[in-house]
Amino acid sequence: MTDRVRVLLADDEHLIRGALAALLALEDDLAVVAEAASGPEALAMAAAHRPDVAVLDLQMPGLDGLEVAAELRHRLPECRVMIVTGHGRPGYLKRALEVGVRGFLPKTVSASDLAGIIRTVRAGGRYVDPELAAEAISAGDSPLTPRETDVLELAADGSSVAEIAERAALSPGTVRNYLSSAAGKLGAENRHAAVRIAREHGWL
Amino acid sequence: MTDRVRVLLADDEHLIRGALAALLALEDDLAVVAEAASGPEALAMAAAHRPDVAVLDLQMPGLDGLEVAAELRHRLPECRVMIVTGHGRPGYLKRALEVGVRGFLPKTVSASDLAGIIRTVRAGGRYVDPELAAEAISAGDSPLTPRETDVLELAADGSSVAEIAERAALSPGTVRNYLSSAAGKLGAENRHAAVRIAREHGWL
DNA sequence: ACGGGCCGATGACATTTGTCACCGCCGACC
DNA sequence: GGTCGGCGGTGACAAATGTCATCGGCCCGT
Repeated sequence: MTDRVRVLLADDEHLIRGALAALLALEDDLAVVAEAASGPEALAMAAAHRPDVAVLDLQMPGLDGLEVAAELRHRLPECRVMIVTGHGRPGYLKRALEVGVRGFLPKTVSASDLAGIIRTVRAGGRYVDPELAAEAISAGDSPLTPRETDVLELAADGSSVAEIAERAALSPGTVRNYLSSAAGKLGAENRHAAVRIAREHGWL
Repeated sequence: MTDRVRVLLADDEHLIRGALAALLALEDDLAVVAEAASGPEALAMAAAHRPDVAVLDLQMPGLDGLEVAAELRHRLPECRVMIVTGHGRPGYLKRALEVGVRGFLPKTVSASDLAGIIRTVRAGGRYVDPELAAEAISAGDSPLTPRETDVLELAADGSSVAEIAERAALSPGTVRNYLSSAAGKLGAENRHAAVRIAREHGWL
């Protein structure tokens, strides 16, 4: 038998991370060699312990799971990356695949499933939760241009057009044009509904 | 020694719930006698197994943790209730205490802490995470009147004043008055920023 | 009995936002 | 070389929103 699969576990919730580590430790072909509670810490631990598989939570302080995945791809190309997420918004899946993530699953899977998927990924396979995949396909790509997305993002906290314009270094009129266009593409009545819709699709 | 503490575990994320159950099973004075993945299921399991302590996740499908806690208080008064939450917005803590919750903690606690807190609560004690408590105190009570809160809630998805008025069975002018007043009290530039602020404080 | 607060409403007004047409500049693609 | 799409901008107009004063009704506390 080969060496055990070396796993890095990153999740900001100690309770979850600890519990997960304990569960995975029960599998005798898996070894949790590092744990991290934040994005930057995950990168540091990965560099130090060179795991075979990194299991990353999507929402973490500092860098989120996707950003960590993107970094790992460059710094540690031989390390396979999996993302685990609580509420799976479709857009994230697409972005995850773009940065080379091999596994994408919701936290509703069972522990034994998780262990199995870790083995699959370790062996070079991929796994995407069927339900999340279906959502992603039905949601499709964002119809927004990069700039529209930027501006919508700046509008997300309820700022006025003037504030958005200043933060984006644009003219207020241009900002309104982008917002109007974005709302139109998303079928929203106004920019705030547009923000909500874009969020739901993971386009924000 | 008395019987072991009978624990009900409710969390919609199988992975977490299973992992937690496994961890708690390692404590020889605790016994996880029931698990649930939704609010209604938690109530049913509680009725069937009459646990000593119910550990509820705050966000669950169907009924959320607070609603379950409120129901349990009536149906199973001798059952102590604890709430575990990922992102702890202050207002929830206050509402939790109002419905008789004995423990309120973030998922960043360690498993051994959780076990200890379960024992504390079982013995009639209380536990509130210090950080969440501090936030709750500094956040204080909502300055909004009940009606203002209603209307702000209806505004939360980006609806227009006309839609809100219809859904609330109010005149559009009245809706604008409430929104303006709410935004003023919250120090917001407009209702959308007001929604964000109220959300952050757990007042929504 | 009175004041105060919340509720619901109206009217008026200023400001913000949404929408549209149209402009020039670029870079990509055919 | 021409076309198309994204980017950034202007101007104008209509619609939605925010703000304020003011009203009446109601209930609660003193």
